[in-house]
Amino acid sequence: MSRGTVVARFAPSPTGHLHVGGARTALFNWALAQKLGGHFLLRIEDTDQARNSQDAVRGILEDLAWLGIHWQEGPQLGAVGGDPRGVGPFFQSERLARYDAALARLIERDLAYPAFDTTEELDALRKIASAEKRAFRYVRAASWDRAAALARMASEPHVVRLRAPDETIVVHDHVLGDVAFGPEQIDDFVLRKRDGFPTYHLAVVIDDEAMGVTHVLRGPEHLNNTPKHIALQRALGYRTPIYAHVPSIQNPDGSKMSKRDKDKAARALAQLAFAADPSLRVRAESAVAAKRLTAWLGDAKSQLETGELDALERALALDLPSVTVEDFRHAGYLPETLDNYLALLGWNPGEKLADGRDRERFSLSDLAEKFSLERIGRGSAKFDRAKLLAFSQEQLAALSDADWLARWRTWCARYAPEASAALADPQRALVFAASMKTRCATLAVASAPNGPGRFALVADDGFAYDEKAVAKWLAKGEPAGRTILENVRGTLVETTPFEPAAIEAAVAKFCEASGLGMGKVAQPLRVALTGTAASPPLGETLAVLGREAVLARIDRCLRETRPT
RNA sequence: GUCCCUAUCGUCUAGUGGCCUAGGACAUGGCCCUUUCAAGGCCAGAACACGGGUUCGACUCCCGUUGGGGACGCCA
Repeated sequence: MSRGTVVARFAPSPTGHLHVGGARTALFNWALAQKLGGHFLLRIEDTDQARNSQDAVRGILEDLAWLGIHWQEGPQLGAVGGDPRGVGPFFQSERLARYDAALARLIERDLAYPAFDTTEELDALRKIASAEKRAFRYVRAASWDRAAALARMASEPHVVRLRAPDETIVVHDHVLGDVAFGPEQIDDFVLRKRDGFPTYHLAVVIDDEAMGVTHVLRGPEHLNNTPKHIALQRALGYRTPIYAHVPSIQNPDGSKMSKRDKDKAARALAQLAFAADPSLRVRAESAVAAKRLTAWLGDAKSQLETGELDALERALALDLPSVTVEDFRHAGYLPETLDNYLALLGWNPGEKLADGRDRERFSLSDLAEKFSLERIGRGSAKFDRAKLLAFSQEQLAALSDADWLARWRTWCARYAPEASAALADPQRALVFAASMKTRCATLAVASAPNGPGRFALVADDGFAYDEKAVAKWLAKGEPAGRTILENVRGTLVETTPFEPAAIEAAVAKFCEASGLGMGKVAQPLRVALTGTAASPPLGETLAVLGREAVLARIDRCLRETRPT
């Protein structure tokens, strides 16, 4: 690597799908690297053996790739990733020897040392500290015997701790400015766990150095860790990268937005469901083992595994809040829409459009061009679903019909293959796209049970007639809607081509000839074709269905809604 | 409890001492358009947390209060 090359990184721990806060951090790091002409590196922090999961790794990689956040260095996923500078591997669990080597150097110089306290002993100390209303701080006893401790290392379980420096450490944060931490705020923290794995602090410092990371952009929960990392860097003789801590993303109620929210909501909804209908419990147990389920319901602090939660969500048809990238993908957002919205949470380009509005819409490449640390805000931001939805609505509507259709089919392939299959005819599908574009805030809406496109995706006898609509538009009036339907049917038999404009014109002509207002004809048709009085413009509604289905549905309607 | 960060409309934000009787967007309400549902257009209401300083002059700088968030793990 040439000197001065910028390397920014995203370093998630594999504990489930990427959540939106992590996605934003990744996005910012990616944008910073692109802006500075550097590399964006992805590293997997899998040093917690208890929570490690291969599925989660794959999920995170796919989430990032879907968002268009491609890493030049990191685990391989298709064409993304690789190790051009030879700084890998990118899984910390495969780098243990490096951590141990660094630790050996530290111990040799008495900058780090083994400690043999049990969890119980430490808990007791913490309890005392808390009773005395002071912060707990681990420091090595003055009477500590180095030779004895080193001798015990070989045979006894132990952790390795850093000897914290007795000095104030100033973090030069590029978002927050200088933040000073006194010596009382850094204790002899653990570097290597009892199981031989490094702690986050050790692994992150060593890897950032080894991988030449120059910029560290991360969540605010790490600000307090930064002086520890700087202390470690000094002990090891490393440089200190540029730090910037971005504000958190919160729920509308002000709490921190996290994966836990989904778990909490699921527990509340499941309890409600079981109370209302105890038999649902059996369904739930098909998704989550009975024992696990009971334990989870009884302990508000426990969490289900990602797979279990997904299974439970499906089994009980729970409506859980979207917090992960996968949730939003499932909900039918475009990746560029999520990117755009996320980028605006805590950052903005500070540009005005010609008409005086703030510039709020930009692509990934715009972001790469405009991103800067200076324009990251300092206050936390609440995640506003309504605004995201508005972005989605607008960006979907701006697509060409063909693009919309392609995006929709792609979405369907993953989440609703039957919907796409129901509209195989390319011409009719294009009409569908044209009329759904302005009616669906996300791609998932089009095929949703009560969605505006549902009528075009079900069989001719696959929908019910809304009673009120039938009463208002078919039974009443002079002439009655039924009669009008019978009459307009003839016009439709002959209309060619069976396309929106021609249909629209033919129906208009029919109205004129019959001396009827457009509404008098259009509404009965809508009820007959869709079961309800609301649908896209008449020409589009009929063209999407095709002549055959239109005639079949009119006949079915006449038959089934006959007055008794 | 201790430490750290933070504070402009309901929400995201513009604002870097005079351009601010504070601008934009989303949401909300109203009107227009209209064969339904949308989309679109126009209009309206809506904020500098509070108290002290500094200054000729504070949304902007300083201090404090209050509110919010985070950390205090052999999690990351």
